[in-house]
Amino acid sequence: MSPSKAAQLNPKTRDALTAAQLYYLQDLTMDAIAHELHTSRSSVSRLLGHARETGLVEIQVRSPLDMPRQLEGDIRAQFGITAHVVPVPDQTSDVERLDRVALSAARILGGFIDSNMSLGVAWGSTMSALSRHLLSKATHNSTVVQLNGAANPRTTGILYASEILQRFGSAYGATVQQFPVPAVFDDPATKAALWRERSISRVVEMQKTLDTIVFGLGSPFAGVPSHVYIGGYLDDDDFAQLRATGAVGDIATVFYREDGSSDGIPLNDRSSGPSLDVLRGIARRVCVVSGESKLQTLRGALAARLITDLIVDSGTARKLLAG
Amino acid sequence: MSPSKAAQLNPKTRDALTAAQLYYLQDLTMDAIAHELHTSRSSVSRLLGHARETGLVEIQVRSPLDMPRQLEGDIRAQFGITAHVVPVPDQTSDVERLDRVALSAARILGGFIDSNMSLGVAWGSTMSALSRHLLSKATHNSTVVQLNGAANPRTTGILYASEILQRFGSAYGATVQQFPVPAVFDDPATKAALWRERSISRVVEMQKTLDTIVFGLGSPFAGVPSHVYIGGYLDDDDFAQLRATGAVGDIATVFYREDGSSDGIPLNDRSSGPSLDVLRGIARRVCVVSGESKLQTLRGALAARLITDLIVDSGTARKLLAG
DNA sequence: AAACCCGATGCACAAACGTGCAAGGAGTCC
DNA sequence: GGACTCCTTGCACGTTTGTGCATCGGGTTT
Repeated sequence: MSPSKAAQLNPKTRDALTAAQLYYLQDLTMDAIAHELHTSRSSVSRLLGHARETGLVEIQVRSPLDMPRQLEGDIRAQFGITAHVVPVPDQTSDVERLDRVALSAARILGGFIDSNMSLGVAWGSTMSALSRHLLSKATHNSTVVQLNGAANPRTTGILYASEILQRFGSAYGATVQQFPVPAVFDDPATKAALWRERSISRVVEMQKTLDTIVFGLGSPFAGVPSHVYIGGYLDDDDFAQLRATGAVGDIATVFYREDGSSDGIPLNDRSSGPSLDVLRGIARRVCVVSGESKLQTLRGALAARLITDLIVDSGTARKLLAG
Repeated sequence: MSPSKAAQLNPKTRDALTAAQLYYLQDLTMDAIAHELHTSRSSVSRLLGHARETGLVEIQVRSPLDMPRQLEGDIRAQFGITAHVVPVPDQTSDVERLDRVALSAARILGGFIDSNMSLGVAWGSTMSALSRHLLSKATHNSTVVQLNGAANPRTTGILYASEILQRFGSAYGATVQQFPVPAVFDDPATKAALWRERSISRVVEMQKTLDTIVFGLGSPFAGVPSHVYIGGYLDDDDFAQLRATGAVGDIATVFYREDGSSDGIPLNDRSSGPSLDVLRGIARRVCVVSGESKLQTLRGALAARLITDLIVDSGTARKLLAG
């Protein structure tokens, strides 16, 4: 009877789609939808949750064209980048602030991802939080690539970093490219040798042709130390050296100063992350920052032109502009 | 202190925007938002309603790319047009069905509208329902043009038609172009004379260069008669004549047969609506149909290639394909 | 076949939400 | 100044929604 083959799709997805139509586009109550779908209201509630999580429903909040958002416009004017300011009340705890920024970042990131795309991701507490909030979005032929190694003298770090990577991969239906090397090498010669290994150099080459990267900022000397600095990745000598050379932060374990320079920071020769020049060659560089302790670090990254899209909480955004 | 002039925007809109961000993007409860905005929860509820109505929040339901919606794909395959099928259970009353289709149509239409655009709108029960559900969307320099007159021997029809027009105008911030003429002239010569008046010919010319039009279908002989046919627009002779010439429906009081032809239907010479050739010259022609009583009428409009985008309830869509 | 696991379901309850209503301004007219 | 309208606010109530829990059924392991 039907002009084409019967629906061959997952019935759960089909129901979720119908429910979403009825709920979001026709304003029916879940009760009414339950009746139409011959199920219970609670199932409809779960169905809708499923629809939201899997990206069947997309909710956008857009400021009217005639009133660009204040802080975001100011940041564009001053730094020449696109900003997404996440409103968070000032007295919020650091933990909650990070979580709320990460939640928004995850949504925004979904808009940047598409088929045939390669995405580089760093790791750290910001990326970990972000990865937990990703909304799935079906893509074809896309790849998620780890930016820097996660092994340190204590652990291989593979579990931690790969958990983040995997979440990205499954959210976007992308293949995942791990990078099983130490975060920071003891001996730069070892790094050079390893970089000649085909299995490793393949990933290094992929990193150079990424379409988009996402990262948080590491701030070694800020009040709240980043994951990198309490995980045993660096020893006391390393810290002393960083301080002596004036480093204020890192992206994927590659360090820079507040003025944006990074020459003559010896640690970078031992780092597994892509050089800042490589990063600057990537078209879209999404930076997620939460909390004023990262302010100095953020200034450095901006001075180094390492960021094209910034996602930041409102308090930090204000301080950034005020300073 | 602030790097740019303080926010000069409507505080209500600003709050609505913030609330929408917090609610839809950060999943806070209204209570929490009320606390952050220093207002009551009920105000936040209203604020969010305002945000949805004014298009600050946009909710899309998109089927995953790998499973295009069944009926819509079938309709495209068979008729070469874009369809939006609105799921409605079969036993729904005609009134509710119309309302639900109109609600969805209003949302979909919002996606078609943009600045610098001219939109032609018909009138009738479908358009009336549609107009009541429009979501506002700010545009510049756009115009809404009435497609056909609404006066009849009993009333000037201005109130009825202009109410619809006004709703479109205020939803999109567009200027409204009325068309104060009878729906159907008694004497074609009067129409010809009036068409030479500059005030009228201006509108007639505008109709020829529209970017988009929206209309329902009139079905004179269907079980449920359309607004046009019970409002005193046509007399018994007119009906007899329509039946004799094989007309099955009209768009903006211009009639056509089931095979799509419209030559030799005398009533069309007296009608105030744009000729079907004019309609076919318009890039996007959005048709809203609800209920199986319009099936035959819909077939005619499709045969006449009068539709580029069809918004239709699921039952009618199925019947359309089955027939 | 029994034991087990896992996801889906509906129930019941608490939490979250929409809205009629009356009260409280702000502005306007007399 | 008083009386009026019009808009906004918070409250209170009934409705709608999220979710822990117990249950159930299909599939897999032992």
